[in-house]
Amino acid sequence: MSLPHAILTALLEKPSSGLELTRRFDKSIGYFWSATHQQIYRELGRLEEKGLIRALPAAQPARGQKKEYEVLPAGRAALTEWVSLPEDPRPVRDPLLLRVRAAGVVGASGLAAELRRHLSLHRSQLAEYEAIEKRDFPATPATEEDRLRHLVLRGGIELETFWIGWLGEAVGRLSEPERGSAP
Amino acid sequence: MSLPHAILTALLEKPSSGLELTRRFDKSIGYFWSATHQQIYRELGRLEEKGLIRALPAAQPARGQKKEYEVLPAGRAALTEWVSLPEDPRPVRDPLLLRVRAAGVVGASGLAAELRRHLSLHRSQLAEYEAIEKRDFPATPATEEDRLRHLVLRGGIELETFWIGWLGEAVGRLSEPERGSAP
DNA sequence: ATCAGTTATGCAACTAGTTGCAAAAACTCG
DNA sequence: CGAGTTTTTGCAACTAGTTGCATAACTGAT
Repeated sequence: MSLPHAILTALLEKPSSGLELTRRFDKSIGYFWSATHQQIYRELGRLEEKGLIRALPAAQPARGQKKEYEVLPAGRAALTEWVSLPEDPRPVRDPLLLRVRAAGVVGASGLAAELRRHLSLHRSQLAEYEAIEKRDFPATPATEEDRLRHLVLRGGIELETFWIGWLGEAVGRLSEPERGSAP
Repeated sequence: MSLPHAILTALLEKPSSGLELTRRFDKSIGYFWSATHQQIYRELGRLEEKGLIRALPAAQPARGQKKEYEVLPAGRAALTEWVSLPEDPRPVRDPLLLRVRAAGVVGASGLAAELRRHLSLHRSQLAEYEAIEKRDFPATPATEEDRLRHLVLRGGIELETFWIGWLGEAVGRLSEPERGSAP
């Protein structure tokens, strides 16, 4: 139930066409709420139908012709309400942790390599976030909006740091020798 | 694509009926791959059809009558293969981070309370994990399986620790006064 | 002009997960 | 026994996300 809100947020930050939104979902907002262009177009249609956004009146709409959307007051209101709505954290569902557990019953052959691959992916992601932090967030951020965006980025950074730490631990453990049989 | 593998893992650890599996998915395996009973029954059906598991021959199957499943060699093979298959980490999709970002554009009223609520949920979860760690994992684990299970639990612990840290940071920032207007 | 490539929108079909409910079997207690 | 509760399995309909492809408009080269 968050995609519409992600789109409303993105459109409030800057009115855009579907494709522009898609590109922005490949970075920035997309770092913590990813979506494909099909999802975005479908949702734009729904939001327009519900009267939360509207297409800027340019030409009569035709397929293949660019359409820019902006948020209507009702859309802003809906987003405002959602921000403080109680909603429990969703249960964790992580394939990698599951695979390590499965390795406990069927053996860990080949898993270490996969963990190392993930480790390096997370390192790149962390580096990317840190570059953004350095570029966009100077020592004392000016606006409340900047402070909150920085906070979200910190979340990304700390999450990647968690993965890097855990994966390092895991790779180490997997290469440990078996215990208990030798003197 | 991980639910079938979660079920195979659980069944290898101990052959079970659908309901027993459901209960085990409320803890243990479910801590990092949650599933409802309907998902589980449906998937058990599919796995049986594909010849990866079978119902222990007890009585003729009838609705409402308990059915125990065990993993067949083909099922074990499928799981073994999956464990080391390359599969990229899925993109992050977290509603809470999104809400903080949205708060940047529509204002953060009420958000701090929700963050505090999440903070306390994560603290409970962490306490639960730590109790399990103390209970189930003594200083030097005996088997490889134990070591891997402990590793997974460590993942849960560190993930909760990340959330607690970040949420603490966030709650602090949200209660900071506005800057830049007073001398 | 027209053809190729890029930009932009969108449909259709699929997989995964959620919600609400039904219904058979087994248990239980007067 | 049998009426009511619990256990256990399951269907149906829905929401969310993914994959593959179609199609229109624009852009620039020949």
